[in-house]
Amino acid sequence: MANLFQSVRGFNDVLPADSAAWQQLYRIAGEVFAAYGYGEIKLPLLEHTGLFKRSIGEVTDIVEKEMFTFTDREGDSLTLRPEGTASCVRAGLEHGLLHNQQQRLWYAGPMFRHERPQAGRYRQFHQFGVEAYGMTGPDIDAEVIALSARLLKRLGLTDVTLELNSLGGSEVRKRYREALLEFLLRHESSLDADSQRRVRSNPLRVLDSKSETTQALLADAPSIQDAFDDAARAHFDGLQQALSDLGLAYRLNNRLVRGIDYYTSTVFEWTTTQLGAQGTVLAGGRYDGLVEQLGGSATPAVGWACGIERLLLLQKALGVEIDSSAADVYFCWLGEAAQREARKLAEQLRDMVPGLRIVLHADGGKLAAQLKRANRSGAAVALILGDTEVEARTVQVKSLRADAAGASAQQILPWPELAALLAGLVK
RNA sequence: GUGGGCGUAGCUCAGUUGGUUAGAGUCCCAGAUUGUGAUUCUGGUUGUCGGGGGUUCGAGUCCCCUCGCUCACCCCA
Repeated sequence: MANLFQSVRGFNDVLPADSAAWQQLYRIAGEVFAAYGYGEIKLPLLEHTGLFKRSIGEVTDIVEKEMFTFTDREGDSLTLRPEGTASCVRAGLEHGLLHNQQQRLWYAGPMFRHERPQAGRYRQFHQFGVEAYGMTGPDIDAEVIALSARLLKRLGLTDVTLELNSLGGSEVRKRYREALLEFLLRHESSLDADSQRRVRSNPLRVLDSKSETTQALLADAPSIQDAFDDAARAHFDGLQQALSDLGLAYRLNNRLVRGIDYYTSTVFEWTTTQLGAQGTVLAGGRYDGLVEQLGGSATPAVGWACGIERLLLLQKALGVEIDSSAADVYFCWLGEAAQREARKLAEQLRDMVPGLRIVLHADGGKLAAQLKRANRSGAAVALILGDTEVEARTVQVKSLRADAAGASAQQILPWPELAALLAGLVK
């Protein structure tokens, strides 16, 4: 109990029992990204603090109170990345990937936010993200959303809803913000305490307040659609048309705003009710101003990120089957001579049958104890090699699963025939 | 950062108005079976009762402080 050391709060270990689910998730995600022609970009975990302040927004909660920031030995302020988009844009600019070009990129890895941990929220958590640059039309918005839908579907995640909104573009957003602010200031005293605090710092955030009285008040608030110009309307209509063409159901939610400043037009979220308070599983939108804001030429961009732990939690809640990572074969041996042969045979089998998973028993012990371990290992088959078998150059092949009705539970096989038989166990 | 719940064996938990050496199940180990698992039977190991202090003849139990976990708020993936 009273261990000398514990992991840092909110920083979790993933144990072997869970890592199979992680590996399967990464494999499937990689396949889906490849299916749309997206290339992986590997980004550092640490960036200059200013990058995040400038991109996410000085007055957002992420920047104000959630970043892991420290001063290094040279006096520079560095921050463990709280999200991936800022790094992606920085890298794209640094390596000339964005100027007058189109890019389809994805990334994966840990992100860090100094929040109080709770279900589905950790201080080190992991995200997949997708970013597309240099394309202005709603077709690319539809593409990244279709990609996300395919990913969720491939992962067996059914109980999710796509919510959609548009902030209309940076001009529209700015104009709407002023109209909304004016409305909110008129009713400031009727707002809940959290919303009152947000009115001046980030008025759009008041829209998705959880307070019922605030929501009731907002019924009379100006609607963002009313602030749309022709271009904004055409873009949003085009996106909805594309989603309908693909048969992707969505729910319009004009209260949907994202907490990060750089979103300008399309915003969307996949949500679930299965995960307690953390209902957002994947979210993103269009951020046409960010590249320029970080020093590049004006470049349209759209992307999303998903929380890997939340996907895994949802898989678990929905009872999604995970591939077994158990061994196929457990190799038992009795005596020193047999151990030496078993060691060589196991290596030969690994050469001859790629993908075969063999556990070679270690540390001796009686056969009953070895078979007990074999059974617990999850292996389908136990191999048994003793002096008798070494002499005859054979091995006992014992089935550990009763499901194959009629199949002989145990047989004796000459060494040369072993590989062919065990090849049948590889999935 | 704010609030609620919870910390007893590797795991899941019981532990009476404070009372002697802190328990069960499971897991693990050994034997029954000196070369056959998963079933059965027998035996065995496992504890700074989260940590520190206090009250008391006596504290797992009461009080104070503290740490951790967890859920929710805030916020977000």
